[in-house]
Amino acid sequence: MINNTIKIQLPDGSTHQKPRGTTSLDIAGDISSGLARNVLAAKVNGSVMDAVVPLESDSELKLLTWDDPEGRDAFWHSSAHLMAEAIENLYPGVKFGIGPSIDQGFYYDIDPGDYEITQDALPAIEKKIKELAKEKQTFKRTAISKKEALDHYTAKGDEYKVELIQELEDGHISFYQTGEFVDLCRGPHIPHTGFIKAIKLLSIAGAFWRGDESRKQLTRIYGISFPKKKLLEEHLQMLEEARKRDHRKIGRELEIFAFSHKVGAGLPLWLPKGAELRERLENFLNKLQKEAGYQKVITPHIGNVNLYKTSGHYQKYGQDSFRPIETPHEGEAFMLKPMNCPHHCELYNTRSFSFRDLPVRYAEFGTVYRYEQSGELHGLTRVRGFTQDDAHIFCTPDQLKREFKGVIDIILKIFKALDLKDYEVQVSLRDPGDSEKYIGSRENWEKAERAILEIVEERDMKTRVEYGEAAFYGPKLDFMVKDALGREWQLGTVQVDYNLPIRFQLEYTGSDNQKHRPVMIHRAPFGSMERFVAVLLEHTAGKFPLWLTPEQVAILPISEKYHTYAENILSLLHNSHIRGQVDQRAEKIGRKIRDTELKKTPYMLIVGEKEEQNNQVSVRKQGEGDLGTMDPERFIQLIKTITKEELNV
RNA sequence: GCCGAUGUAGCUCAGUUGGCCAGAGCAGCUGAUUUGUAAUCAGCCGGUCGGCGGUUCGAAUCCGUCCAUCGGCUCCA
Repeated sequence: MINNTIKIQLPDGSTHQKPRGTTSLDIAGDISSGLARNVLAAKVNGSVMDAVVPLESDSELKLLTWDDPEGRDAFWHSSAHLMAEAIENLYPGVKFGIGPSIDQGFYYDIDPGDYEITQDALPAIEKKIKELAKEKQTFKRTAISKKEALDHYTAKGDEYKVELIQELEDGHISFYQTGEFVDLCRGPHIPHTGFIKAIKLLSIAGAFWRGDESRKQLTRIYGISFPKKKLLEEHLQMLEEARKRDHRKIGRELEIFAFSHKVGAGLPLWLPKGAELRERLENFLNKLQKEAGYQKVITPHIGNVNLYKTSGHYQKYGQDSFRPIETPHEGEAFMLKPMNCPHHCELYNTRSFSFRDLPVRYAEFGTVYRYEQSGELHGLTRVRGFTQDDAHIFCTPDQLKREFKGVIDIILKIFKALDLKDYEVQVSLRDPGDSEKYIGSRENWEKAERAILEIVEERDMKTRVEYGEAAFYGPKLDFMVKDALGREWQLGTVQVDYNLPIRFQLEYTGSDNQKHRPVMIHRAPFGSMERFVAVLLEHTAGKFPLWLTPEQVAILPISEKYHTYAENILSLLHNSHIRGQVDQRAEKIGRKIRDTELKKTPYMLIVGEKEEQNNQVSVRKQGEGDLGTMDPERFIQLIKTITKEELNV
């Protein structure tokens, strides 16, 4: 007897007996019609598929909605198809590259052929998409053989899809059709286009086919869509807010840094407030490093080209660097240093070391210069001249783990002092399939990789392990942080290096009285001071921690009569190393408060007749309001306590 | 570097199809006001309209080119 019922188990543990061939959507409908309206896709026995696929055997089912990342993926991917359909409608004969969902929305790459699709076309495309969405077109899936697929697109003259299909395995190829539009696609898709209630095409940009600079540049249109109009409004609102946190805007407003095209693109100018802020960051790190046994060194901004030939950087990056400068008579060539490690290796080579001397830790705030392509420059996050909080640790292979851990702990202390919680650690290891390309012994690599993995485990850090991302000379660990618009940046980095010790012939004498190679660790907790400050500006929206902020206290006299008293208070603050100023303008107190609030100065001391008589100050906290009056001494204690807590890491 | 867009005062922006000496708010300066928890009032200063070249009787406006910026792509020792 054929059993025509199947058992479906839902995540809540409940099981349902259903006829064979029931779809996920049917099951959703049985639970509630509301759920049926919200089901975007289904996860059946762990794999995500269309909600309209009939279930043929006992299954574990998870219904995916907007609340599930996979649900949103299907939604956005379907939106990309819909956009392509609209574009094909408006521009018959265009060819399509790939059109995936991304973190926030989707894009599609288009070869417009003879058409010219620019920003101005977006509203019309958007309008067309909305029309098509209302038709509630279904996404019709057809499994197709590789040959059929190739024939289809060859006939169409679509070289992009042909190239994609050629890389696919026969038997795993499918087409999806919405309306007249057929697209090569693995799926899954949402039940029908009517789910897409709100869509916005955000930007248009060139994008090289398959990310390859040497190949054709396609037109990429980015968009985002939602199942509810309100969600789109909220998203656009969020983007607006993010723009307000842009470090380029806040950095100018708070007078942290500036650029001048007369100085040069990508060459940041640190204004006095920015320079002082940076100095505080550097001092903080200096202190941590001193405690951790680092020694400070200083090396010049240029180095002989031969130094970089020794390190290997010249061969690899020389053509893409600032041209070397030459001495007038001898014609000796020097490079602006793109990194500090070769200099530090030469420092190491100035004497001999025994195993008892290791580890040696050389630290320097080293300013380096790298030629970045003009289109890539971006505020303080991507510049051509920047300062690394660089250090190189020379140690024995056995010391590696301990040293690595020491570095991680410094970085964690810094992140804590700056209240940076939203970061992810990326561990880059060897590609297991290609052990040939790596320098250094297998044994050492294994030791290093194991050490790194153990450390992130011990410290319980949110980690993403990337195999094959390690450099040829060693594994590494990067701290990744997102900016206001969700773009990811690398801040702190720790990198093991088996290569430079060989190239620079670094040695130490072991207990066996033999010469050995030390291992090198490159590390920079901030990464670059420029980028770090940029990310910090966006994370705090300019409201820096009290210990770091340029002006901690603004003293606001009610009128000119209290200027002397205000100045006396300021002296008290200065005696306690608290940074502040008196606002001596002939403005009303409301105006002074407003301006100070906008400058994000954390504390305001309002002083007038009452305060002077009672020898007190009236304290107001930025963003919060009046805290009442207190003795100046008590206020000073308050500031000291807070900064001490912030820095007691 | 590539695709697209943008560039008017320190900042944010107006300047209709080319047409008298280019406008506003904020900031700045000067003066008045001496103020109690998010903008006091008045006057003034400030611009080679990103640079250079061209078209035109006439260019912020049209064309070319270079520079810079923005959104992406590519790259990132």
